Amino acid sequence: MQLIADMAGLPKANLHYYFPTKEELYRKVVQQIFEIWLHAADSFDNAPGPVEGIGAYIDAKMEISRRHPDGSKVWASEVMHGAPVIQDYLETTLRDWTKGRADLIQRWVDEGKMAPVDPRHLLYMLWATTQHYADFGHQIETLNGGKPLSERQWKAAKDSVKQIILRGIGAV
Amino acid sequence: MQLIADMAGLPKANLHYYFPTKEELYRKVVQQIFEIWLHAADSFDNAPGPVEGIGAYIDAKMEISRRHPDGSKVWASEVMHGAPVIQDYLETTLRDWTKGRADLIQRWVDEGKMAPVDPRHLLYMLWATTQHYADFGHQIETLNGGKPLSERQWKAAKDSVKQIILRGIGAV
DNA sequence: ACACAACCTGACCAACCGGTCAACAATTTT
DNA sequence: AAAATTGTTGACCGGTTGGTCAGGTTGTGT
Repeated sequence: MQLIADMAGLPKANLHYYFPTKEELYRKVVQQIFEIWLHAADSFDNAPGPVEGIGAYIDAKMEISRRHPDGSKVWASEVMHGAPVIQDYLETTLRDWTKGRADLIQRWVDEGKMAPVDPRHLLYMLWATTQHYADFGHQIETLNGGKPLSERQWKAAKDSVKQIILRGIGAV
Repeated sequence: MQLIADMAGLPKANLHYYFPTKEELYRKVVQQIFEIWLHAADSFDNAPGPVEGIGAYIDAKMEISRRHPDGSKVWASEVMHGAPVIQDYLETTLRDWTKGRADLIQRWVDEGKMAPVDPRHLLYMLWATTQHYADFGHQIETLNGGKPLSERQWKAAKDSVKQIILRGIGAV
């Protein structure tokens, strides 16, 4: 809390005036990240098929990994520790969200727009792959000669992910 | 350290006899995880092509996620924090390892055994997807009605991942 | 039996951390 | 302008944490 206060440029006691406990401050942070996370699915909806829908979703989530790497890490840490402060969100909002998208993907499968894949595992793969570029960004950077991915490399990453997954689900 | 000593059934001072500092104990843990991680690639080598090699690698890494979920989380946490204690491993062992597998994948591409995909991004996708089942196991469990994946569900997960990726790289 | 090393342990300590509080300043309401 | 509410701050506190240390015990080589 002292460090956060220092970086925010105010005394620690004043920080505690706005956020009585560290946990409340942390909860706000996680909630904000969750919002960004959910909004990435806007591009998912109203898509005519998997190529547009999932393609746009990958783009959106890759962009989040790029722009909010720390947010992604906080989210990952929270879930890895068993979601002690946002378990309720997982059981309500996330569960509903997931069910909705899984149903949509299943519809695409039924309509023959893609191969018959398990929608849940496809979603997990989308989350895993896109968030990996944020959560394991340091490892990727190290394997990239110690340099962050360039504009061109980010595009190549996006294209690779889209290419493999869209072909993998038989959508292209 | 007190908690670790309690769970190990010995006084804290005795724990400090074997591991002078907490960081040294932690380093040993991370190193051990890294070993397991690397050995998963044994199945990768000596494979005639991507279907066998990458298929076996996915199986091996999914099995690690299942059997050592906490190890996977520790590794993820370490990398997410910028690899403060195993940066040297990333720059030596991991870098060499990655280069070797990327070359192998590139060879398969050149031999026409799979579609031309960027080997690096394929590796990242393999890591991300398989480790996701450990690191985000709590989230998956919550979305599975609060129950851990059953034997059958783990098999379905493995099959889904292999199906999508192997088809995604044009190997099947 | 003796010496020496390796191993074990309870008690203790300095540093750190989240949080509190009384006093004070600024702003808004009446 | 007075009163009340909101915002700001330095100093302080109890609990926890990683780590130490003197003294004791066990094992080993001679």
